Amino acid sequence: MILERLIKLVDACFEKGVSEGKWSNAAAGKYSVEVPKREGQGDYSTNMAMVMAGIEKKNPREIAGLLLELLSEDNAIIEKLEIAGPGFVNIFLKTQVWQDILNPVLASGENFGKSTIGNGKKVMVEFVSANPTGPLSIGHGRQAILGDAIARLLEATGHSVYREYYFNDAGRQMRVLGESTRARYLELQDKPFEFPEDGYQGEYIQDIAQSLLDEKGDSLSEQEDVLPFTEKAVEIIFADISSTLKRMGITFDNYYNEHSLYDEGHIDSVVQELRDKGLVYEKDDAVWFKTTEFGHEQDRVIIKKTGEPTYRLPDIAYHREKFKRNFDWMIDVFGSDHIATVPDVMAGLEALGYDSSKVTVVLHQFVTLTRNGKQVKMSTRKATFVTVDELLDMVGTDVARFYFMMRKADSQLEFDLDLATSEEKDNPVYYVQYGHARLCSIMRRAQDMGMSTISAENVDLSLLVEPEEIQLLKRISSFPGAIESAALELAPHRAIFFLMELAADWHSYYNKHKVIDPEHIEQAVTDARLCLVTALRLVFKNGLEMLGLTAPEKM
RNA sequence: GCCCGCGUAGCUCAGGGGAUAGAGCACAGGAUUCCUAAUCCUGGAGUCGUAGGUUCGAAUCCUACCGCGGGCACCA
Repeated sequence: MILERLIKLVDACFEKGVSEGKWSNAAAGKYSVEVPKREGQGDYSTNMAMVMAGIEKKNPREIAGLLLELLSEDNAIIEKLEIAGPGFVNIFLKTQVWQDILNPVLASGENFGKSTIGNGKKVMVEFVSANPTGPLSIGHGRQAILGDAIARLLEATGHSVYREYYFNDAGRQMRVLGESTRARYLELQDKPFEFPEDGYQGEYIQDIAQSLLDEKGDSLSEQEDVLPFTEKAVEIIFADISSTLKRMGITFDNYYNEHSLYDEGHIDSVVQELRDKGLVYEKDDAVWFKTTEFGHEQDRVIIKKTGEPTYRLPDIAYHREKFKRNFDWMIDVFGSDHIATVPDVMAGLEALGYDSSKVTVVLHQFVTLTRNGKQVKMSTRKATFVTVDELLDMVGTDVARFYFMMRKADSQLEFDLDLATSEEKDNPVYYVQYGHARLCSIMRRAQDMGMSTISAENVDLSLLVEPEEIQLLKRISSFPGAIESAALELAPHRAIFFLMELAADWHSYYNKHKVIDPEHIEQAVTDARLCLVTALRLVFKNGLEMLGLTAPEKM
């Protein structure tokens, strides 16, 4: 909130310099205002002089001098200015600037940290999209939580978010699923059975077979068609997936069935449209899409010689439907194994005349699971994976969510089960949550003693002068910006890091200074600190809840 | 072979043109008559994979190479 204000001020000085002929406007938008890494280098600093020096071929420190003059005309918030290093202009703000943030923060209440920069933009976040062939695995878990966190952050920044789960319950995969179920069904009755070569070996298939047996008895033993088996399996597996998602606090606005693309003729119309544009041809009894027209190395088959489309075609048709449904921004959260399909879909959309830059694909790397110091290899088919449910049983929802959000999507994520289960005390999740609980504890105490913790009226905030207090005020003021960048960069880990840094500042302050101590601390100071505590609590609570984490009042 | 991601402290990872490169874990030592010790404080630890290049300035951008992971189907 303060940073935004300062950027405006620096921009104004830049404009003024331009109009006064001090420099050209060639550096517009190229300089930045940032928080310096090191203490003693100001509250903020700008590299404008250095950026401009390169363009104007002038001495950076000389330009910095001119900028300093312009900036010093504002004595409302600026305490001190200095030129440092190769040409930074360091800006020191008056302490009061920081103290004054508390009133607006407390007034915003549960809305503090939220913003409207999204401007109601319609965003679809597609994630999980696992076909109903088995329970969600750890990899799906990462995707589910990453997608959900992105959706939550976008909501918090004023976007209109729609969550969609895309799935396919037809085709070869499903046939194998049905056959696997039938085999187990027959096996349970000690009848001869044939387990498919690449069948699903998980125990959950037995459970499905058992419930089928419970419901229908042996009436399906002579069944030729696998459909009843497939349908039952899909029903049970989907119920299982839904309950897992619910446990993680994830809901969807819509489940989109790939099959509807066929029923509603979208598949055919995409092919027809591409054909009309001359981007499709027949070869070897298959239909090919000229992806080479879009800079790809080779063309791709979109309809096999069997007459069935490859996965590319429905993917393209599905994305076209997203465009038709008028989303301004479409975010796909995929595992990195889908990387090859992305360029094909983008090419398809471009071919159909859509602006593919409205689609952002967030590819997350794999989750490697370690147990007893060794990496666990996972396969859905062989059922050697650890399910999300099992993980939740072991560590709980908050820990699972936190760990999956802690890493940027591009990084592989190591989930050390031993660490997550046995060393709970060192868990960063508890570190942050404990920060919140401590604040609540102080507020409870204050309330018991009849002090107000809600309003900053009649409180002298200028009594907040300890360096740790100023540090906390700065941290609080940077909260909305931190959420904003985490949201726009689709990087929930940034929000997590903010919370960990906030917690570190707070725990440190807590150990050094007391808030309530009638014998040693004046009431006026306590009142001011209670305002700080109340604001901090808002930041913890809003931050945690924005990310789908709980903010416990006691631990 | 081609494409994508990654390579930063013993381990797990932030930082992704800016000043003296950070955190957690682990390790060593210390702090509680008082708001929750699930906390805090102190300490050591680094050729930012390698070699060039661009720049006033490179862990950050470019190129090549090395290593790890993933993908290169008329499977999804």
